[in-house]
Amino acid sequence: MVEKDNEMPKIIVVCGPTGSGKTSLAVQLCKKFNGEIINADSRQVYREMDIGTGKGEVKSEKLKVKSFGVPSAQYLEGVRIHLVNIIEPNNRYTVGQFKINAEEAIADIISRGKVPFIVGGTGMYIDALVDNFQFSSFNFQSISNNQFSIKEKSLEELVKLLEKLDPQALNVVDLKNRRRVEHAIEVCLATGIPFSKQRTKGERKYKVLKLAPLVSLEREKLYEKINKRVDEMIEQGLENEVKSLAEKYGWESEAMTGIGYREFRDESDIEKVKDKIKQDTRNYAKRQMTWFKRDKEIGYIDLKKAEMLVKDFLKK
RNA sequence: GCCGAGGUAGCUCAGUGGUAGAGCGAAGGACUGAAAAUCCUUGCGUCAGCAGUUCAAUUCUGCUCCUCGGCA
Repeated sequence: MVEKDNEMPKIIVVCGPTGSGKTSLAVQLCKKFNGEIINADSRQVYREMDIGTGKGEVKSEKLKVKSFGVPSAQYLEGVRIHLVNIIEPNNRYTVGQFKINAEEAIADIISRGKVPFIVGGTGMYIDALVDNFQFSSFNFQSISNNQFSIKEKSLEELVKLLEKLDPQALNVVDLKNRRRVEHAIEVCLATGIPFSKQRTKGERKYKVLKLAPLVSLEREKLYEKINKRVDEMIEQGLENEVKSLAEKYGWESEAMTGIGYREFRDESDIEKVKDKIKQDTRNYAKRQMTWFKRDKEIGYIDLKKAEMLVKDFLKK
């Protein structure tokens, strides 16, 4: 087991709620330890959504040597960043896709002798990658417009349908959560395998160090930072970004369901929009805190401590 | 100063002669293919103050204070 540990590729996870400063922490660590960032944020994968997703100054540059087929790469403050700006705002991205893309990116980074830093606030993306969730392969896009008329059924009917397809699922699915019930049904129908048999974890593929900025634990401070950041986004022209996206892709598109975007839809008073964005962001941060809190592997640290831990982690 | 409306949970407000509730917020929690999504749990608060009527008042009456409209 110990020997196997040593053979496993090493990855470093930098997670935490929005506004905790994971990106700047990660950038500093990457500069010091020859790292590259893999984005683990479900919204930053979208092109043209820059201000509202807090992407920062991502620049595209041509590569001298192509790495896994791409002629150009993106950089954030001089550090290469992967899985940002990879799909159009009217498409849907999923955890399953993220896991595939992230594994590719990790292999690529390591093949070039660099250290992969997984950076983002989407807890499920990180867990799926680190804990190696076993997803059956099927095209989720195609079944989301399925013919099963799931949308018209009542929750009660859906639960009955699920019971028929996969009785075991009733024990693992939150039956009050319509979205989860719908999804379990979709997975059963699309794969032909019971949903309850598809929630397994594989063996870990990577040796992992999980870090989060200290502020992640201080709610009041975090909320203050969030409020400030929203003000800055507005100053940077968030309204124009949202309006042009809405014009181009429509309010129904995937892009417009995110925080910082949807709030503009039915409200023209910019002050009210701003307050709503702040509130939605605070609520979101709180959900993230709840998510990360139960993961006991995460070390909450400042920059100095982080440098020590990473150095130690890479040495072994 | 006069007339009107009102003072009930952090906010907006319902409501009842036997000491109160809904929405929002907030807090806590869940989370295996939309996850910035979705869902679950949690409401004693001098019912503005004082006095009166009453077996009983947050609910009725009177006064006081405060807020908001209209008139001066």
